[in-house]
Amino acid sequence: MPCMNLPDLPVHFPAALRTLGQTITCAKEAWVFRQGDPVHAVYLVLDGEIRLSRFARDGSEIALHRAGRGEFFAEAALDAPRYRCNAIASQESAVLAFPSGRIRALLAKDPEFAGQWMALLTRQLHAARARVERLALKSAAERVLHYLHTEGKGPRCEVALAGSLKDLARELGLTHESLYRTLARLEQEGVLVRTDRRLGLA
Amino acid sequence: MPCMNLPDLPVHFPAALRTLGQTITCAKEAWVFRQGDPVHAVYLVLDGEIRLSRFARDGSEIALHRAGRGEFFAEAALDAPRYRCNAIASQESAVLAFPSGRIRALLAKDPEFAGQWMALLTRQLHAARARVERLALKSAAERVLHYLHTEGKGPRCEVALAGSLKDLARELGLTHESLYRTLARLEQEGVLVRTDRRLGLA
DNA sequence: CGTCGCATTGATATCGCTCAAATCCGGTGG
DNA sequence: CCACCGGATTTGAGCGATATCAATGCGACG
Repeated sequence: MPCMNLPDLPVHFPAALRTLGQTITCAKEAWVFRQGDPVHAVYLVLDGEIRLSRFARDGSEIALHRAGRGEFFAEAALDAPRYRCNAIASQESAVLAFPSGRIRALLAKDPEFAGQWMALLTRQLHAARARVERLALKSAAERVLHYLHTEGKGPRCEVALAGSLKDLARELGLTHESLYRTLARLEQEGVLVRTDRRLGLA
Repeated sequence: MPCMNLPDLPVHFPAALRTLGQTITCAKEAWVFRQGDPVHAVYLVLDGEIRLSRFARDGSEIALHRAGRGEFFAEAALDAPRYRCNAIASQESAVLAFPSGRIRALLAKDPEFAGQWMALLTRQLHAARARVERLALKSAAERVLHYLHTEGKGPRCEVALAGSLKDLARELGLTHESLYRTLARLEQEGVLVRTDRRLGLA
């Protein structure tokens, strides 16, 4: 069914696109697409969270990206013939699927849309590189503080936890045990404050 | 001075841009721009290699990206008022600087150029996410093998070393000692072959 | 009320980091 | 031509931080 009320979007959305999206609801841990599937759509998260991941040979899942409400994912569907990773709903989610051919056509026709799309890609590139920088840090504490500095809002660098601490641990490339211990130590040292589902600097 | 003979480019390059680039030569370890500098150009590497990095509080340098010959860097100059990282020449290099305002104008006017630019951003995003995936791997051997699988060419996943093994170690988030030992072990186990300045799977 | 998953803490193992030293190699200057 | 130098490469020893395995409490949810 066409989507009638799009949420606030990070990009200028051509009117022509507003009727193009198909809403898809996903149960928790449901697959939106799989690595190797032929590409047919670009997606926008309406609600919930979709993670893009691959599976290592040992069977462990490695998250490449997490897309939250209002974020696009699988932008590469515009260039590639097949998906190169898996898209899995971390929670029960709703996504909007836009046929990639239509998006391509609109991008070619609408310079403003194209400009917004480029800005979006640039932001994602920045976020990915910030994550690279973070993962290059050797100590768990450094990674946590880097996360707060880059992702946190306000003078306290506050971050609202979207999911569980286990999810955050995966995002930081740590085991959840290490993260728990690191958070406890930082809190004890007075560097970090934990309140409810928020983290911030002291 | 305007650049007369551009190298083979990864993007369709509007004729209007061919006279816009200013060539800049950089000595080894010279700075192209610094974090916080006001943005005025997007760059293309003609020769050599430029690394984008930030400095951690302990003074260690963390590489966000390395741009080789024929690659653009600082694409975000189109959106941001200031550079968010440092650009340093790993070797003696030559780069072409394009005024960001002009590029912006061309992107708005030339849909084909815009399309190529988006594809370029998408590729870089993929590369960055592959690196995220790699750095999330816990063991040194896994990172090396992942690097060969994602960056290597041909059936043997061969990679030509651009710089030193120390550089590769930094790229993989390892100390050079660890990398040396890991390569030696993998070679001894018959998994990896090292010839001259190339690495490949056995 | 039982179960499941998250959060937390403890004990131990292990891998990579750190410090150190030796060798190799290309370049440089006498 | 050779001595010298600096950086890359390599190997060794030991340590420490994180991973791993294990156990428990806790809250949500059926």
